[in-house]
Amino acid sequence: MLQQTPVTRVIPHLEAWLTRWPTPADLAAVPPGEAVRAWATLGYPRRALWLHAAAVEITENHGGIVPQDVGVLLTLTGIGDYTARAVAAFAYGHRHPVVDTNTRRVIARCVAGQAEPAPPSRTRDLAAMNALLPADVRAAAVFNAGAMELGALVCTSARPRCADCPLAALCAWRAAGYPEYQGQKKTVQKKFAGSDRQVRGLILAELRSTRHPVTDAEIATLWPDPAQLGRALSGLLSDGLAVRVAAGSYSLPHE
DNA sequence: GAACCGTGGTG
DNA sequence: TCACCAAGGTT
Repeated sequence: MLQQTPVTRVIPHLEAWLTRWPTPADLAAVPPGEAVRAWATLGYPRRALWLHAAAVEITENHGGIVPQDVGVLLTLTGIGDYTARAVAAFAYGHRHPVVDTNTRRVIARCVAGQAEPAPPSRTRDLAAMNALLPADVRAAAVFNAGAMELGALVCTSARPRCADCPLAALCAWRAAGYPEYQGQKKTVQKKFAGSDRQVRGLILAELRSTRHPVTDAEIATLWPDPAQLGRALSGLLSDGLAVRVAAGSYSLPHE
């Protein structure tokens, strides 16, 4: 849920989710469409599908227990390098560098003296964090969490609160006089309004809103451009977020 | 490596 | 008003 999504927006959904499905087996026992429905408007609904798939994998292949090993976690659907390490470090207390967008920014500023991190690079980012990580297992877990928390609450992307920062005295960016970012530009995020993403979201919201099949005629009312509707619908079908239940009618995945 | 994938808060 | 961005992952 936290992938590319602010913590404050996740928390209520997480609590409701864990009340309904306390264990991987509980989630694995319901159709994937139920996960997509409960995901509501958290965004990136493929994550709901992937989380359900991971719950099935954990239930069938790992005795219903979330794996501890980073290499095993990486085999689960929707678990990438960040999430695998975060689970191993935060849930199980293992010593691994955990690097998210907040940590990257803290290292860029405090250590490298730059206003923004370079675009993410698994090798570089892990090496940089590894060089900072305490040797002690529990201290390493605290350090991972502390770096993320500092980036999320103090060393923020816009308007960092340097006056409140416990690392201000040793911050290389501050010492250098807050130079502007010189490095590679990050790829600009496309506009959402009018995009295929928005149309996908409209169709999926319609599918979530009812337990009856949604027809082509109903879908046609959601957006004026038929070509965009077609692209969005076929994308949802190929992603498994929607299934065709009869000619010209669709629902959330139910198997 | 780059495009793609949602939604909402913020300044 | 709108660009920016948020505990990334997959193809």
